[in-house]
Amino acid sequence: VRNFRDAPRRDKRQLPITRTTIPMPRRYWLVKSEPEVFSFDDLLRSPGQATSWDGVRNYQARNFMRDDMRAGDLVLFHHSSAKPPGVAGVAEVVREAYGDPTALDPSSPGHDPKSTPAEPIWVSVELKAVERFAEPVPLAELREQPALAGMELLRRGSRLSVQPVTAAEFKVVRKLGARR
DNA sequence: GCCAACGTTGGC
DNA sequence: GCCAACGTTGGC
Repeated sequence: VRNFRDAPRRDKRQLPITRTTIPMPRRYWLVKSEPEVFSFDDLLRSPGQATSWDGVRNYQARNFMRDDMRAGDLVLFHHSSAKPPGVAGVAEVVREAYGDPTALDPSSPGHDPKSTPAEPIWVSVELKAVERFAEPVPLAELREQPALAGMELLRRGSRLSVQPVTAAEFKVVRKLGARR
């Protein structure tokens, strides 16, 4: 048991509180989009090659975007329900979570009356294109990579539309994409 | 088009 | 709080 009475007096002024910025390592993500709806080339054609990543209506995916995505994070852009499905390129988070405009817009099919500007239920981030793969890396090819055995995307029945990717997984996928 | 794997909804 | 029914996702 500590004896506080006999503990040496400390002058708090000798313990300055310094403001420090702890550099956080960049994180990696994967987002899904049906290219018929919005493809990587659509992203390249967008103003500033960036877009509001809206329409996410799953709480787990929302939480990743709202709580963990940071500006500078890199994102694998996956084409789902494509022929074949595969990763089409890399994007970067350029704006952190804000209220999903489509959830707040009464005229949008994504409108959610429970979401308000003050307390948005759903969030968007802004994504900017970084690298287009000459050809998407097919899902089947990803499945052949032992290094990707644990990847969320490859899990049976994986439906999460925003998911974390490890640095190692990201590196492997990017290398496969760069080779094309 | 099929269907597995979820997530959500709503009755009780 | 349980759980069956239903809707959606998304690979194949």
